[in-house]
Amino acid sequence: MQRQILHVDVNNAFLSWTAVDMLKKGSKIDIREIPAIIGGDESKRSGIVLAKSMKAKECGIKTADTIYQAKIKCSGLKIFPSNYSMYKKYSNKLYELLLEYTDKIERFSIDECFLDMTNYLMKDTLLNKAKEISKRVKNELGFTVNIGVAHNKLLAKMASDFTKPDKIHTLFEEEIPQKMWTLPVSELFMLGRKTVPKLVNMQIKTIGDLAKADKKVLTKKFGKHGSLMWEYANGIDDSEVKYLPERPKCIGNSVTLPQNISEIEKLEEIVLTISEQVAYRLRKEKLLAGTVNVCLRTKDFEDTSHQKKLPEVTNTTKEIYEKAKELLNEMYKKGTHIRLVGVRVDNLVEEKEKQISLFSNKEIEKQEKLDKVLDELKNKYGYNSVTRAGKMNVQKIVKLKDAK
DNA sequence: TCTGGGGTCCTAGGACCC
DNA sequence: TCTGGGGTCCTAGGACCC
Repeated sequence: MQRQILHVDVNNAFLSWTAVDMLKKGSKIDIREIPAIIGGDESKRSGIVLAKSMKAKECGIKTADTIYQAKIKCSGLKIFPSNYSMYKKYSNKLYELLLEYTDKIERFSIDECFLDMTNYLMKDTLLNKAKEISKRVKNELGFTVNIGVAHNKLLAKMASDFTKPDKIHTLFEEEIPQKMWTLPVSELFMLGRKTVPKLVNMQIKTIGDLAKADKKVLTKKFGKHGSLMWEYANGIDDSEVKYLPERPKCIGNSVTLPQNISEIEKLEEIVLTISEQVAYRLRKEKLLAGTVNVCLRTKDFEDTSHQKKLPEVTNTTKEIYEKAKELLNEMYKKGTHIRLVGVRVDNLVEEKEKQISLFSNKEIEKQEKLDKVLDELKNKYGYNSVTRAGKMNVQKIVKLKDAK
């Protein structure tokens, strides 16, 4: 039985949503029509391009360029800050509209959805549904999408990436040679900057070359990734549209510091700030962590990470911080200039899965109560309304984004 | 390089057990 | 024990995605 899959991808999502939001608030200009980008903050050393308008693209600006580079490529470029809670709002609006077509929707990212339309189609063709969705999103929500129409997720995703914006593309089996095999191998989903040069060295330049290559040779050279890329090149993908919400596999936060830091005491304070945010998100999701991971990036962009299992799963700020601090002290080499600090928790389980300990632990119970009180205050007055003692200095160094 | 921040999955090597 | 092979768990790092 053939499945009917749509992949809906918002065109220049962050920039389009910003444009729609500005117009709604009375702006006279539509930033989609001028050279404009959504970018980070250069003064915070997070100055990269997150999204660009067509006009900015014409200047040669690419996503992840530095803002510095972007300005050189295009004088008169307008730069707007990012705003994740606003993006979430528009992402939800899109999702709600799509729910009118099927409840089998996988939210692949903030601006992409897979729809499993199998069995939902009566006499209408899949393509007509795609046209209707595209039109309604434009008229009712004010931004455009690309829609890929195919019989599996991989082909639908490849199709939505063809020409942009505001386009619908099909990629059915018989269209693969003409529409996909002619593309450079770098266009294939899951082939990134490390793998592509290796393939080109093997004289595999187009997706068609890859499709016709020997699967065994690829598997030998690239392992699982090798057989996957061969299957993708041949349009093979049996994966399901995961429409039921899944528990996250990990939760983490990181910050690029405004200045490099080489004092362990300051790094510890930053690790506390981040641990608190990670633990807060864990509790909000009603999850417990089994492992804590700390990541450091030096001024020379060398990344190291260390991780350790916790003696027992937990979501208290104190236990996560203590483990993170332990890891930091193990891995930090005195005198190293640190640019980025990250804390992440893995091996997550549901709160209700926790084994009831035979012995009560007064200290942990105390911490749990403290966290609960602080969480309630954060929920009521905003994440940054409450600060742990000893962390005041960090507030000056890093202002963490509202975790809500 | 004036190079973000949030994730997922895979691999390889070492520890440990039988 | 100058010592094999297989399984599992843990950790560090890498590749990829948006």
